[in-house]
Amino acid sequence: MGIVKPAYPCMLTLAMDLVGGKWKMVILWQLRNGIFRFSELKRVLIGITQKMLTQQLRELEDAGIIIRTVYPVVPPKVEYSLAEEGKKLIPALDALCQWSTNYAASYGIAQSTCCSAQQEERSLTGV
Amino acid sequence: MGIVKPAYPCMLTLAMDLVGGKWKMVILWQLRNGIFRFSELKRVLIGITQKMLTQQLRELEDAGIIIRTVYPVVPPKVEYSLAEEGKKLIPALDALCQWSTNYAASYGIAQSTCCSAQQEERSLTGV
DNA sequence: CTCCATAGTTTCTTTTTTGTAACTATATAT
DNA sequence: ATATATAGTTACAAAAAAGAAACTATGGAG
Repeated sequence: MGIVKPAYPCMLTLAMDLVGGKWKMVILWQLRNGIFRFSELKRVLIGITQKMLTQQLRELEDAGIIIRTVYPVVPPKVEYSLAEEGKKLIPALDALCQWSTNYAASYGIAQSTCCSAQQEERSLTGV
Repeated sequence: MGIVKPAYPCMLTLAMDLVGGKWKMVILWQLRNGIFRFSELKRVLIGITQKMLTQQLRELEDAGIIIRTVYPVVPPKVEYSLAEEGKKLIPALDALCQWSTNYAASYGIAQSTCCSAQQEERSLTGV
């Protein structure tokens, strides 16, 4: 993943190359709530390692799906947000999320919170 | 993949467990066109190996996403089609597909055919 | 009696992805 | 002089996914 090939037989395979894997969609799903710093993402994406987070963020940035803004301060401050391509993807992720939520309900699979369209706001309201 | 866990922090990770990986979505995308035999799927999913195809089909069946119908004849005849959960997923895949098609257009990535909602029909029209 | 077609298995290998842990840089505060 | 916070890197190891190739079963055709 992260490496976009020159051609695809099915556009779904391109989608998987761009946002497949264990973390990318979850990152984007979080970013739909607004702007987040690296450390905030790390805190909220439970279980992700520093290496994975940087790696996935970098690939998403390279693909033009998210925007990375570096502030030249010390200690470092870097903010992440959805680029246009990323925003356009949210409805698809939403559909996927609703499908699996419904699936989980049918099959008695537990979920904790998240996914239900709003998290704890912030960033949106500008805290 | 293929192994559904008892709980998920984000439903998108459940979706990835259910239909992530290199082939599952592509298989489902094909099956949206109707009923296919094993050998037909193998022919149309260019590059997939026999092992991969059976494995992915079996996992999708176990998840209740597709239906596998075995005809007790020789040589064997097995047909695959979307189960209800699979049909419900198609709109999400469609959204994903449109997103990546649009993305590919913006970034000059080539596609061959597929994805554009109809393939060559058949099975639907009942050939 | 041998071959064919279909839908698989099985074993082994390679590749990809993910994870762990330690290390870096630097302005500011103490 | 030393510790602190943030956003990383790097080298290595483990695990998971994918692929290759050969093998299986069986009724009917020739």
